[in-house]
Amino acid sequence: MARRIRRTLGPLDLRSQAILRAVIEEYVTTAQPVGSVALVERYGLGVSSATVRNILAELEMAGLLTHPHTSAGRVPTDAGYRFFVESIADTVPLPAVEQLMIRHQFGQVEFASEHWFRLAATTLAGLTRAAGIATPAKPRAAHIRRVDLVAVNERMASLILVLREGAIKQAAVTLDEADVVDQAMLNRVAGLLNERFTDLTAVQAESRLAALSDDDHLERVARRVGERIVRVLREYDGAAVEEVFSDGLLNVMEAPEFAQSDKLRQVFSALENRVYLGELVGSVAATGRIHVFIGAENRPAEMHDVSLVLAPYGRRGRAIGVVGVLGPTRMSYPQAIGTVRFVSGLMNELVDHLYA
Amino acid sequence: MARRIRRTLGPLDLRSQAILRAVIEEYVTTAQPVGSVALVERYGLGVSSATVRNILAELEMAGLLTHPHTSAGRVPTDAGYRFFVESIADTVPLPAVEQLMIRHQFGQVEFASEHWFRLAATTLAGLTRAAGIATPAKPRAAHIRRVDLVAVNERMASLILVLREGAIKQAAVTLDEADVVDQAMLNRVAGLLNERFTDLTAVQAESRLAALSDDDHLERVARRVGERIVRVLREYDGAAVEEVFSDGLLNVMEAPEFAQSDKLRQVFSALENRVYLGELVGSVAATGRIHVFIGAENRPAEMHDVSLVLAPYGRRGRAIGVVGVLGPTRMSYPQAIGTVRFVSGLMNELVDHLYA
DNA sequence: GTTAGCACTCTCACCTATCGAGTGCTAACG
DNA sequence: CGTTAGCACTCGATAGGTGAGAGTGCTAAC
Repeated sequence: MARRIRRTLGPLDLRSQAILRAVIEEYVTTAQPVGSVALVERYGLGVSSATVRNILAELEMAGLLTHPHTSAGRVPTDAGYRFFVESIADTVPLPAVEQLMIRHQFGQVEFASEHWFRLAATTLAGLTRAAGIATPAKPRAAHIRRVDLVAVNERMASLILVLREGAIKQAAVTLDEADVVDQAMLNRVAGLLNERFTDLTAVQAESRLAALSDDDHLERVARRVGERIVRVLREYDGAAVEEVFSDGLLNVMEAPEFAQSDKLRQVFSALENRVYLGELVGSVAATGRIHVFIGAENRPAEMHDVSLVLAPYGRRGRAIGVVGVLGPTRMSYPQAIGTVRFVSGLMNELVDHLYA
Repeated sequence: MARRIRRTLGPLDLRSQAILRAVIEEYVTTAQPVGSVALVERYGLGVSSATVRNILAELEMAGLLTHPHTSAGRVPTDAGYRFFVESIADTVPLPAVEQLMIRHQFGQVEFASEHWFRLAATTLAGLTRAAGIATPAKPRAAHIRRVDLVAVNERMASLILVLREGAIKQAAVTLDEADVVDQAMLNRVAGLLNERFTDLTAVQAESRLAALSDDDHLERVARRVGERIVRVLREYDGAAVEEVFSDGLLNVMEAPEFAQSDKLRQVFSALENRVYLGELVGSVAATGRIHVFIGAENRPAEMHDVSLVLAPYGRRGRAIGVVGVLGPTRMSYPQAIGTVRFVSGLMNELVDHLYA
C-alpha cells in the first residue's frame, strides 16, 4: 500500500494541528473513525463541520489521516501519530499518589536487581492499558564480584558467581580424576579466586589464569574453576539481551482492534520475536532518550499494528536495560510516555543506589 | 446447562466403546462435529451408518456425546473424554529419536534446576500442540546448603543463600550502627554460618540463633544475618507455588475453537489464575500420578474449555514440582499423557542426579 | 439386531434491500 | 477569500429471505 508521507513537519497551521490532535484524542478513546460533526460537537472548535471537513481533507492529503472507506470518518495514520508525538511538549506525568504507591512496591520486593525489571514491566502494564516490557540491566562486560563453590560430589562442584552488576550465575564444574575435592578444599579454592579475581572481566581473568601453577593441587583446581568462570562470563557478555520480560498481555487483548484472534497472534509472535526486540533495546540503550516506534515504523510485519514506547535505564558504560510498553498504535502516547519516563527514572535511582 | 452424567462406567459394550473412541479421534483431528456416515467411511466399523446412528444416540443418552443442534454431527462431552481417558491403557510413547533430542537439550542447559523446569515447559509446548506449563521443584522445608556474603557498603551486605534443593536466594542485610563491617569480616561471618547452619531448615536455624553471643562482634553480625536467613527461608517455604511458568501459548491460539478472542482471553486469565493452578499443583504433587483435568472438571469457569494433563516430579518428602500441558478439551490425550509422562520421568532423573 | 429409505431439521453461505453515517462538492454569504 | 449551508452520493453494516447440504430420527423391511 503506497502511503503519502508528509515531507516537512513544519508548516501546519495551529488550527489544523488542533484538529489533528482532536481526531487522535477522539479515536484513541472511541476506537471508531471520527467524523466532522462529532469533532465540532465534542471539541469546541468554533467552526462549522464543513470547515472541519476541508481541513480533514487537507490533513489526509498531507498523509496524516486516512479513510477506511468513502463514507467513514477519519483515522490517524502512523505518520499522523508520529506528528502528534513530535508535537506534544508536555506528557502526562504520573499522579503523585501513584508515584508513591509504586515506590512503595519497589521497596517491598527483594533487594535484587534481578527482580526489579520484572516488577517494572508489571507496573507499567498496570498503569497503562498496554503490555509492559522490560529487560534486566545488562553490562557490556561483566565484572566478578564474588565466587562461591559448593561441593556436589567428589568430582563435581556447583559454581556460584556474583557479578558486580547484580546478576548471579550458576554453573557446574567437573574436575579431573586426579583432583578429588571436598568442601574444605573448595573453600580454599574460592578464597584464592576471590582474592585474585575480584573485579576482573572475562578478558582480564583469562590472562591471570596463566599465573596459576600446574603442580600445586589447589592452584590446579582453581585454574579449572577459573576457566569455567571465564566461559560463563563470556557467554553472559555475548548474549545481546538476556531476557525480555513482558506482562499484561491481557490488556492488549482487550483492545477492539485485536478482536480477531489472528491479529492477536501477530502481537504474540511479535513479543516472541526476541531478535527484533533485542535490536531495539540495543539502539534505545545507546541513546539515553525515550523512543517511540509507531506501527509500520517497526520493521517486522507482525508489529505493524502495535507501537512501542521504550526508555533505557541504568548507567552508561556500565549496565543498561530497557523498560517500556507495547500497545496498539491507537494508544494514549502522552500518558504512555509520561509513565515510562517515571518508571525508567525510578529504575535509574535504584541502579544508582546499587552502585553507590 | 443440565448435563446427564453416566453413572457407571462399566457396562458399555466393546462396539460402543470403539465408536466412542472413533468419534473422539475424528473430532480431535477435524474439530468438526462428526456424523455417522463419516464414521463408517473412515473407520472400518463393518456396520451401516444407521446402526452407528443408533449407537450414537445411546452414547448421547449416556451423556458421553452431544449435539450442537439437530442436524449436526456428534461432539464428545467432558464425560465422554473422561471415559475415553480412563479406558486408554496404552498412551503414545515418545519416539526414541525425540527422546534423545530432548535429553540432549537438557544436557546443554546450565546445570541448575532453576532452568530445567522452564525448559520442560518449552519442550512440552513443542511436542504437543498445546501450552507447556511447569513449576520449579519446591521443598516443603528448604535446607541451607551454603551462605555467602558480599559487602555492599559499610552497613549493608548482600546475602546469597544456596539451598540444598537447588534454588539460590538473594537478599539484603542491613546492620546496626555499631556493627560496621568489611569484606574480610563478612567472610568470617559466612564461615561461621556455614559451619554451624549448613543443612538446617528455618525452624532448626532459628533455634540455634539463640546460641550466638551478643557480646562478640562476629557473633552479633552472624546473628543478624542468621535472622535474615530465617526470614528468607520462611518466605520461601510459605509460598504455595513459587512460580508457574508457561510457554507455547501460540499453539493454543491456533486451535479453531479459540478463534474468537474472548475465548482466548479466558485461557489467558486462566493461566494467570495462579491460585487455582497452585491448588492443582499441590494436589497433583501429593499423589505421584499423572492427572487429567477435563473441561468443566476445572472449577474456575474460565477453564471450562481447556484441559490439563499434569504430572509431578521430584522426590517425595523433599522437593516436588509439576510439569504438564494445557490445551483445548479437544486434545489428543494419549499423546499428551505419553509426552508428559516422558518429561516428568526425565525431570525425576535429573533431580535424582542432583541429590546423588 | 441390522439395514435401507425418507421426511424433517437446522446451519451456513449467499443474495438483496434498506438504512444511515459521513463525505465532497457547489453555491451563497460576510 | 475563507466560511458555511445544503445536498447528492458512496459504501459498509444490518436484517430478512432463499436454497443447498449435512445429518439425524423414525419406520418398515430384512
